[in-house]
Amino acid sequence: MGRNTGLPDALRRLRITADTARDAWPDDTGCGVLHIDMDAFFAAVELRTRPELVDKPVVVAGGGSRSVVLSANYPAREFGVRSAMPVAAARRLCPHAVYLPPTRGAYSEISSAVMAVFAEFTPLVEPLSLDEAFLDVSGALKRLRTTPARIGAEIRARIAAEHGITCSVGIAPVKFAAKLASGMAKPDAMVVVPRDQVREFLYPLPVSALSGVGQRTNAALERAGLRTIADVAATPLARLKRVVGAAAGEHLHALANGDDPRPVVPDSPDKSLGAEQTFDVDQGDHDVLARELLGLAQRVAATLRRKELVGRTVVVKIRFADFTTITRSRSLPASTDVAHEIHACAQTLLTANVPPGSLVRLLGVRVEGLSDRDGGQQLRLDADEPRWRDAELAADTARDRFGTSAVRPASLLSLSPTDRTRAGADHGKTDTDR
DNA sequence: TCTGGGGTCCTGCCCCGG
DNA sequence: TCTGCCGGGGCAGGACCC
Repeated sequence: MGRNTGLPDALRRLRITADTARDAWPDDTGCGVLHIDMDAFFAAVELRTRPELVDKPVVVAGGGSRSVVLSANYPAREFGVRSAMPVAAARRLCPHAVYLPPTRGAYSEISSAVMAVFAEFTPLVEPLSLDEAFLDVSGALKRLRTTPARIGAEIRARIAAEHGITCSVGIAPVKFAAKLASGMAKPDAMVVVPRDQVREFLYPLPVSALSGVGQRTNAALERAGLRTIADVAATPLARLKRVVGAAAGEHLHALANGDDPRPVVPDSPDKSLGAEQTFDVDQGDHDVLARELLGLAQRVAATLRRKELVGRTVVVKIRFADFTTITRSRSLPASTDVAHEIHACAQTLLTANVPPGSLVRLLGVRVEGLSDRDGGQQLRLDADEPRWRDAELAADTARDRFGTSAVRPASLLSLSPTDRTRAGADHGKTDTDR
């Protein structure tokens, strides 16, 4: 159970496919928010170049022993394969599926092209990930002399024709309902939630359909006897706050009543930026850990420089072999985008928190407190910083020209391939239609 | 079943300074 | 000078989302 619950039979009339007659479309007056979600995005992109596999189960996953499923097409899902499932489990459920490695770069490229289509209809496009976005079309209706549902249908047709993939669209007066609707539309359809039917739409759904309700909150609500959104809507706010906490209580109470004041916001600035790596085999060797940490710091710093950002707080994430996870952070005297500085700080935190003999499963480096490089940089007295930065900028240029492996610190050259799991640059996120 | 990697937001604790 | 209170910032970690 979760955000992607099926469309209840009673609400079938809200669904629009390519075959639905216009006069049978639900009333979309006042439904200014569209949520558009690509269907099984990574798998769909792969199938563009492998059309012979379209009707077969196809799973996109990294090759490491600890990889998870990034995307599974609908034939694979019939066998129970889902995004984020360990590949070993997927292979047990569906051994005859075709397992494809992710294609570096392809998903970002198609994603940008799809987002560009959205932008032709409205400037208010809020991407949530590579494969989904909110659109606010309420201001564009007059100019385009159309309706939200017609915009949804046109976008769906164009993406299918121009990019060879399908998407699902949710249309509602508020974000939360639009997102639920797109999940119910899957695959390859639209669902409209008319303005006067939002509560009727929400009330029968399980509480897990509410955004912000995961395993823990679900259990807490269950203990309090709250199972459906109607239950939450009918619960006095004060009681709900006692059950799930003040902020969450406020949030869930509003959503359950169909109230979602969040506007569609394009271009919200990054708050933090990081990289992490799970080892194929748990590591206890501090030299190996130190080299991995340097590689992560390099990746983070390069991304900071590419985005012209600097960050002030360095966070190290350590997951031990028993899966207990700690984070340790420290703020720098001044913001930076220099790997050398990020690494030095991260190494101090690592050394202090990984006792000799302990085995590490995952290492991560994150930088928080981001600001624009031009605006946020404090005056530095450290004369070494520009030299390190210049060297790293030169390495960025070389990598741009000759590929990502063209320049690496000498200490990373001795890393054996088994030390590093590199499933491709695009595998940061699994498909969202889980 | 055996659990990736990228993020955001919230809460609670502690310390410090006014 | 000492003490108590309070607010803000740093830090750690949990929960969640995609």
